[in-house]
Amino acid sequence: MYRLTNSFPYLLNRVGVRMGELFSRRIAGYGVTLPMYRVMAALWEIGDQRLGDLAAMTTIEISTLSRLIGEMKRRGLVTRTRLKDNARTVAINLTPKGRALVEELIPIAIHFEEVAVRDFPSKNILDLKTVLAEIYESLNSIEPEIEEANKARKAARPKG
Amino acid sequence: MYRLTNSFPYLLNRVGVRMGELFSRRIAGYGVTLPMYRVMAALWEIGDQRLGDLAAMTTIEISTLSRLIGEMKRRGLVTRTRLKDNARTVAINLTPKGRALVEELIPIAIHFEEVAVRDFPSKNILDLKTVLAEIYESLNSIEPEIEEANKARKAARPKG
DNA sequence: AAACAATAATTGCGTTTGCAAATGACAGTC
DNA sequence: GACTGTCATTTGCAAACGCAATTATTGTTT
Repeated sequence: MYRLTNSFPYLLNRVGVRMGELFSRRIAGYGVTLPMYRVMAALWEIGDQRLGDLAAMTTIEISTLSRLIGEMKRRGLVTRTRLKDNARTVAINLTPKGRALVEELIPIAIHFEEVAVRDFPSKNILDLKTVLAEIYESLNSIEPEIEEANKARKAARPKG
Repeated sequence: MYRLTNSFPYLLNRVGVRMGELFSRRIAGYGVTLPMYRVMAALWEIGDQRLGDLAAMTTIEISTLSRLIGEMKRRGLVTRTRLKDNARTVAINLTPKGRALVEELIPIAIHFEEVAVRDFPSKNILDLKTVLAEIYESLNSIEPEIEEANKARKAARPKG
């Protein structure tokens, strides 16, 4: 018997949303939203990124990210400069201010994660992370299959 | 050395968002959004729920859910009725139409999940689910601790 | 039983989001 | 070197979202 509450996407989403809520509130006092933190932490890990790459890395939709970067630039957290040799792409980087801020937030993120998983054997968490990373990769390969199913249905019942 | 891309919330969120995207597209042809599916599947599992309980079950913010239920009622998928004995609460249920629809979608959800995790030993997935459920529970108990940290910071730097 | 507090849901309002269309820039073709 | 196509980003627009305030009902106090 199927139960939503035992399905993998449900269990995943629930923990993700909840952790996001808690961490958002934790960093709100720094004037930073969760997407902003993700962008800064991503740039701290790999700087000088293009918009599309940053979108892939953070799983933020590209138009949303474009506007977010605009706001963060306005706040002096990142730079966004058109490349000289390829002016259709843009290079995004942390400013010193953005770097200082994210380096203040990262210890908070580390502590948050520690507290969240401290009741579990670290081996479990490590395995969990590995599986999550692998599942993410495998999703790319099943995407065409999903799209197929959509088309199959459309063909069977047009405009249904 | 900290890396965002190795942090638990990041890995979690990424898989959650991606699976959500794929499944959303899969069911879009039925005129149903992902939040709508979650509500219907939740009601299919446990019917006759109050708004607040349904919000907790689906991790949808309560005002968002209130409006969503309004739209779903308009579409004839659910009923929302004030209780006679306690008129400040409401009871939400599937209509026959809503039930029929969700029973059409559930097999799709089951198949989707199967495909998504088919490359992994089912024991791993089972363990993963267990850990996710436990972590979710444990988040409730750390919430006060997180809030404490916020207050501590506020006290140290008012309006900072 | 009047006043006050607590609970449940809804609504106002500004912000964020995502799709689709538009823009801008480069690459290949004839 | 104009013409067409492709790639990367931005923008228009309507829908979805979340917080805070509001409404409606029930529970408690004296």
